[in-house]
Amino acid sequence: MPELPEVETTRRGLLDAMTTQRIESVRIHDRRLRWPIEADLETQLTGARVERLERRAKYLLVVTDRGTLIVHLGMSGSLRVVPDVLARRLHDHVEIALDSGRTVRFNDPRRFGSLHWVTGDPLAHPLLATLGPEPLSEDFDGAHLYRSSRGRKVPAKVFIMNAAHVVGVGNIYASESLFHAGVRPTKSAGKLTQAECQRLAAEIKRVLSDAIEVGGTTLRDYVDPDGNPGYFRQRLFVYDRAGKACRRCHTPISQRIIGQRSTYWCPICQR
DNA sequence: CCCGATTCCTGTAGGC
DNA sequence: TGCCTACAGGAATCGG
Repeated sequence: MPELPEVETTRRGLLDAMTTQRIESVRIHDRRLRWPIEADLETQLTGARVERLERRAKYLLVVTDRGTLIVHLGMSGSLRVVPDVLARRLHDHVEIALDSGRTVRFNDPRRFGSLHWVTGDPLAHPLLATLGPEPLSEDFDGAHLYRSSRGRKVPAKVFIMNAAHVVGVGNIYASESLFHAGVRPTKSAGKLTQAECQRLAAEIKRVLSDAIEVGGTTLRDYVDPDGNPGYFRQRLFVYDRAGKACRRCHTPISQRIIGQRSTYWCPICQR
C-alpha cells in the first residue's frame, strides 16, 4: 500500500529514467481510475520535457516544461520503467514512452489511484491546496502536533492519519509510529500530553525515514519502478502482527478496527 | 466545524 | 477442489 515512503521510493526510482526526457507518445488503455483520466491528457503530455520529479504528501509530481502530471498511487498503483517492447500487462492504464526508448507504465488493479494534468502551480490544485505539513519537514514537530490536537476527541491514530494535520501517514506507519512512541492508538488526540506529542512526532519522522531508506513496505504487491520490493516489512513491530509476541515485551499484539481501519498495538508497551 | 460512516475496486485468504 | 464471503485500504464525500 503506497504511503509516503513508497511514493518517495517511486520518485527516486524514476529520477534517472525520467529527468530531462521528452515524452514521445502516450497511450491510454483504461481511463477508469478514482477519477476518469481527463480527455486531453494524452495531447498535453505528448512532446513535453520532464524537468524534475517532486513529491507532496502521497502525490508524485512530474513537472514538465508544459505543466505537471499529478500522480496518486491509491492503494494498488505502481509506476514501472520497462523497455518499449515489453508486452502490456493486466491493469496497465497508461504508458508513457520516453525518447530514451523506455516506457513508464502506470498499473493499478483496484483503480483507487488518479492522474491529473495541471498548468501553473500544482500545489494550487484542489487536491493539494488544503494539505497539512510534510512530516519530514521542520513545519511538523511535537509543538505542532500538540497545538493542532487540542480539543480533538478523535483517537490519536485517526488524528495522525488525517492529512489536514500531517500528510503521508497511512495505516501501516500510523500503528508503527504509535507503538514506538508508546501511545495507545485509542487515546483521544486532545488528551495527548506535550511529551507524548514530542515522542509521536519524532517517531513519525524516524519510522518514515527508516522506511524510505529500505525502499518502503511490501505486503502484497508494492514494487518500485525497477520491480523491487521494499524491505520495511521485516521491521514492523505491530502492523499485521495480531496475536504474535510483541518484539519488545513478548505480550500478544492486539488488533481492533479504529476509524474503519485495522489497528495494531501492544497492550503493555503502549500504556 | 467536527466526526463517524460510506463509497469506490479487485485480488486473495479463509471457511465450508 | 471449488464456491462464496470477508477483508484489505486512501481519501473524498455525505449525513448527523
